Amino acid sequence: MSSKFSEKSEELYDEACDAKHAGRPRCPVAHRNILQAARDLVAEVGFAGLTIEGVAARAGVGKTTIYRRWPNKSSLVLDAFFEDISPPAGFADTGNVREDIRRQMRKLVKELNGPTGCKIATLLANGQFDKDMAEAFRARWIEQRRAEARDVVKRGIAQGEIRRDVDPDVLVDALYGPIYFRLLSGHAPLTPAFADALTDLVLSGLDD
Amino acid sequence: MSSKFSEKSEELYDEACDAKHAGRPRCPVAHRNILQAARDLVAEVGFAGLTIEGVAARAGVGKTTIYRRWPNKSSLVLDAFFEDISPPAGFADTGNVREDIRRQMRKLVKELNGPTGCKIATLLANGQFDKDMAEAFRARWIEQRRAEARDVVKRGIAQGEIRRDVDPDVLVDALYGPIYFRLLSGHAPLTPAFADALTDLVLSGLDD
Amino acid sequence: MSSKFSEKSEELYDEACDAKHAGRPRCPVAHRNILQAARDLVAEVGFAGLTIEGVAARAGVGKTTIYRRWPNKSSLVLDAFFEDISPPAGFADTGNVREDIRRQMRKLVKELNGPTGCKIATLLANGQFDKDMAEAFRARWIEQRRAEARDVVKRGIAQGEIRRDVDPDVLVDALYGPIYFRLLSGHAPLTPAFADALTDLVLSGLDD
Amino acid sequence: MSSKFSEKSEELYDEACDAKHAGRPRCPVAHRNILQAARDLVAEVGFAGLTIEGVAARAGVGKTTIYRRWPNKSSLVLDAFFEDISPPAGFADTGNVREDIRRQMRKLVKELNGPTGCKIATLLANGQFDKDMAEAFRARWIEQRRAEARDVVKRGIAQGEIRRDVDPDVLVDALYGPIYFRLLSGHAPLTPAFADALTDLVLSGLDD
DNA sequence: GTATAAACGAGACGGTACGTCAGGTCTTTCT
DNA sequence: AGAAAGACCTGACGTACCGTCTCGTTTATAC
Repeated sequence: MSSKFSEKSEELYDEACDAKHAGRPRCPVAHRNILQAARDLVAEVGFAGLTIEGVAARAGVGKTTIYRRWPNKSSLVLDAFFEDISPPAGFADTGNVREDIRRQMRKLVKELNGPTGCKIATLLANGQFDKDMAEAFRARWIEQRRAEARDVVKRGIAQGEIRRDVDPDVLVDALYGPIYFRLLSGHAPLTPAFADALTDLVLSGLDD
Repeated sequence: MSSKFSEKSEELYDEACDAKHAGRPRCPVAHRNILQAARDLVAEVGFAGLTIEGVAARAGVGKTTIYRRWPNKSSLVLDAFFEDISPPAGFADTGNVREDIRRQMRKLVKELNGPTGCKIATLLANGQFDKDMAEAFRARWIEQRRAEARDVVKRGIAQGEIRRDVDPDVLVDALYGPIYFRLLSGHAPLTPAFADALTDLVLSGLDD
Repeated sequence: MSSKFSEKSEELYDEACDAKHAGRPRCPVAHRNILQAARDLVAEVGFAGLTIEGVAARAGVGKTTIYRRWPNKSSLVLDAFFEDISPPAGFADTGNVREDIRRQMRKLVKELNGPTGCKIATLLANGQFDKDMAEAFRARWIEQRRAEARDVVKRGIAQGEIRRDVDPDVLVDALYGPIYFRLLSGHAPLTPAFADALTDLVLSGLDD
Repeated sequence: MSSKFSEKSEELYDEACDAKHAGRPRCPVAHRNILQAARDLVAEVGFAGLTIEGVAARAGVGKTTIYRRWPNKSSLVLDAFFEDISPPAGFADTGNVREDIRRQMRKLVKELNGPTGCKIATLLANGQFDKDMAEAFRARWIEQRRAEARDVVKRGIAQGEIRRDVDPDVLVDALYGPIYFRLLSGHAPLTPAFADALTDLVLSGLDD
């Protein structure tokens, strides 16, 4: 990844710490305070309403301290978001791949219906205006979950539960895409029933 | 629709014209110039980089003239976008619903791969920050296309090409969702091959 | 004069007013308030301690309003200073040129011993760091007074009170220079006695 | 002298060296490098444009090393200036005091026309904003030269070349003041001809 | 015709936030 | 314990736009 964003939010600081720098090390408390302030402010005023000055003031920190660590608002918010987003929860392994997928889809819908969904929508949206943001979001959110799902699909193929000629990437998109689409477009609600209906449809096809 | 956006870009002006106002009528040339300038500038500097002052300057118009007609940047850009976006192109009617869908999917992918795709992604993204914008986008883009697609699906059900118990809304999302997801996320390209594979998958299911 | 400073402090505003500008005219109250605030703040915190933000805040005015009218701190302070500095007080005309000069020298020393002296020293000092400032100061303070003095000297020559071969410019410098030098350097006080002694010395020479 | 400036630039360092301090002694190379860097930078970007950070960077030295030795920018620059300013060159002693003065005036004008003049003007100007700076400048530049000149004048009086009732201080100011005034004000050039004319005028008076 | 009314372009207004810079202090590691 | 490095907080910089507000002008209807 050649993004300007750190793979994990801790890294920026660790990097600075591990190296045998001369000079005063970056203050880890400031780091935490900034991220917390960013999180709070996004919750209060939204991403668009968030300002670096506001974050600095709330964190009790100079603006330069923020600019020294993050190149822009997006990257800061990204780190702030991911610090309290749970890691990919993992598929169950019931032996029945279709059942595993069904459960995972319900779980995803449930998660995206809460505050996480709001954050994800915001990040995805901001990715349209910021290439690095988009790249970081893909690496830290989308790809991790897709990889997992792809593995399950492959297991399903190996076990004969899924047709041999199905492209796992396409299948994963067929399952996830409609959910994210509803999340962003809002033309219809993200219900468990939708998750089930969608899973059934994709897994069973349209034939009688 | 209770949006602050006009359904058609002309309306605001017509409204002002039809009424037997005293006073100077709004200048239709200014209207056109503003929309054109907005379009040009979005193309040049992107939505985020677009400013009302820039539009006014490029259109040879005072800022007030813009603020008199649109309440904010989003609504202006929305009107500007939709003025040169083609109406829903329409499904073919070959008699074979599955074939009609397949063709339509390819057409959509092709359209979204060009400048229209960029605009749609931008609008969808901005919808996350502006409720009215989102509502207007749903009404003027998404719903029009979904309605059409739903009709075709219903035709398919009536003709026995599609299972009776399929929810048309879910099916439409299963088809469209993955495409918009790739458009926004960019984790994989929008190729005709993807359109075909996706259509096949959704229409035929995963069983052997 | 090709300086960026106005010859008289009023001019900037008058210019804007007199001309058949389109657009909202500059607010004369703001103009006054800014200059007053600048004057007050220089008195309170000194030139070095004065900030544009401070002036804006005290004047109840946006920073841009100041930047729209003055290119920098120096030029603002210059205008502020000159608004309450008396015009060159004028030489007496007793018929005796030497007496006229003697009186004028005393008057100058007296003036430079008060707050005006402090301002003049500041302006002269800032001229070292700002070419335009220096130019404006020469035009609005020094040259006006030198011109007057030169005329008196010429009168003295015409009346035979002063040697025919004296260069008026040199004579004027010989009179004024030492006073400004003491003002700036502070190595000795600016007393009326000094004014008299200096005048006598320069006018009468060193011979017995 | 109660100034915060050292009388001679070496002293601060010598102090630290001579004393039987514990700890690492101050590096003399750093001292020289800092002064050299300050000198270079003043020449390149002027006093106003000079920054402590810039000096530190150019000298290859930490900012703290500078702050440990000089309390502020002015005092550093003062030391830097005086390190390469020649000591008062001294009056000639031709037996004729008036001739000695004439030669000295020409020499001064010549010196002040070069880079030294620029430095002197800067120091004098900064003295307006910094009392200690002014005091140090008076002690290290002005008074040294005035003392010398006063002695010559006294010699002139003793030899009967100069009127007995002339105040040497006033006479010295009458000679030097106009030169420094032109240096600072810039209303007229500092030419040898001016030096001669001024000397003649002051020494001979205005009478026929 | 002459009011009256509204839109026009221009541009000044008070603000907010930007991202940068330098100040002077503090804290680390190395010598 | 001093030196170099570099992070810290502070506060001002000058700029860009925001959305509002005069201006004087133009272009319509209404009296």
